[in-house]
Amino acid sequence: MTLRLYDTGARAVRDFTPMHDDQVSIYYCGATVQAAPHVGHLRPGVVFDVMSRWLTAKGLTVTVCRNVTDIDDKILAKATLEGRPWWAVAQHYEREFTRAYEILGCLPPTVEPRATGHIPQIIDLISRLVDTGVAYAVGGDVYFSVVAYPAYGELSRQRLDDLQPAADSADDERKRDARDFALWKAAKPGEPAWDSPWGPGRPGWHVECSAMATYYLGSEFDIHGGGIDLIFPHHENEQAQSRAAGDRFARYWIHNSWVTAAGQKMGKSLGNALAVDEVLKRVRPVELRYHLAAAHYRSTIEFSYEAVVESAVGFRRIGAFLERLATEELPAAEVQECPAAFVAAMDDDLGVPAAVAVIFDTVRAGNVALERGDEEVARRAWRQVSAMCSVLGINPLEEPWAAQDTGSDHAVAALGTLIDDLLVARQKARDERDWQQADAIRDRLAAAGITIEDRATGPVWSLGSDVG
RNA sequence: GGUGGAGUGGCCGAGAGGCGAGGCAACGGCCUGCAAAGCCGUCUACACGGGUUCGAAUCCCGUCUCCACCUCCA
Repeated sequence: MTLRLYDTGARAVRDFTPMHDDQVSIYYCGATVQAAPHVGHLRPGVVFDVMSRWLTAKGLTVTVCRNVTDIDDKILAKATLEGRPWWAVAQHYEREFTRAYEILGCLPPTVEPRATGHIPQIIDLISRLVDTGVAYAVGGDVYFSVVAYPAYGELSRQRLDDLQPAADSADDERKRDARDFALWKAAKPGEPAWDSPWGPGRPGWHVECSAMATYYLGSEFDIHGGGIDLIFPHHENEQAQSRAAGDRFARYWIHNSWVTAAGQKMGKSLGNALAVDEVLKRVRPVELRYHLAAAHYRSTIEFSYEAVVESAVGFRRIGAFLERLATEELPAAEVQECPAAFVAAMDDDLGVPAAVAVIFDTVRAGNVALERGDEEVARRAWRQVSAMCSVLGINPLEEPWAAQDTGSDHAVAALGTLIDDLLVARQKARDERDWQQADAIRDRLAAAGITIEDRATGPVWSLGSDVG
């Protein structure tokens, strides 16, 4: 294993050594399903999808666990607002997230646990913490005592004394220390509740992840990921809880940066969130995926339509090359099929930008070979480009993109024959050197968004994407 | 106040002491009836001020600007 990854815990790039030679376990924080997904929510999905695809390409068996937080204050608030049960809200948005991940070509996680399905595991973890003395129950709530765990602040490098005093809520009085956080929240009238040794209530956010991660991946596992904004307090708290309870927990902490719009972090509260559905009216899913995946995972992506459209234009260069030679079966997404420079780039903290540069270099080499008529070299380049794209989940010849891109639509297929008829007519005009007539046909097709390319093998039409 | 990140050519965006990432746009050329696509070439940048070094975008010191976390946040 020559992979190196940036570990937030160490604040450095470290050699990645999985617990088991041929297996990797990854947990990363999924969505709190309380609103429709925006572009920023998709980033961790894409980042950790690329990571697991790369590990798989290297021959490891990857287990991915991505949770769904399906009970929390915001979901309850949304339920009141929408006048339907909290579980209807949670399910509704969970489906939207699932759909968005799928559209973006993210392979489904091995397991996708919901918080509400793991109350026993959560209660068990809290009980262990209470027994150990780092957690205490007060009037139906249970809190984690940050001063009782000396290593608190280790992950985020926050010293307790430097924390800004928390400025919230009524339960402050119950806490021994304002910085303590809730493990279990006593049910207020009308709220959903589960029975527990401390009375009816629901779990706090942080314990859910600790309980589910260790339940599925074990007391110690390889990678814990999530957005960089989760380092504090969420991941700090997870680590504190789990280690205080005796679990070794995550060996590597990997955090993706976020997506900004107009220079600021994309978020609903700022009003700059772009819903996935809206963006997909402007570019194809594979193009959005490419745009999100091509940046380094630790870099901020400044999202704008101009930028994503430009990415799309560049990506079509790759897609066009792949389609030009797409006659045989796709090579496997394996390290052996990829150029050494690509492998080196990916092994260096998932250096996708450098890896993409290798794709473009290979595309150029393939095009050159094609021009020279060197079929063998061109084919080799094609296989490499295909494999590299598959590793990044952006191979347009592959599912789910292939189905999205071809004319599976009957109307389109029928229109295709009309277009073919026009092309025959145009060819006839061209043979007769009636350029005026030939160009008139091409112009009419162009006006309908259909582009003609006269290749050596004959004319080819394509639906020009209406980006821009 | 504490913690972390960023400022790169017309634009996007990597890199992180010497060997010009890559893409987009533009311009010139090849090819083409003309286009498109493809190919070749041109455009030599790293916020500012000092310093270290044979050599700095990269290291050190200082300054400015921006973003994020410390409260729910991917």
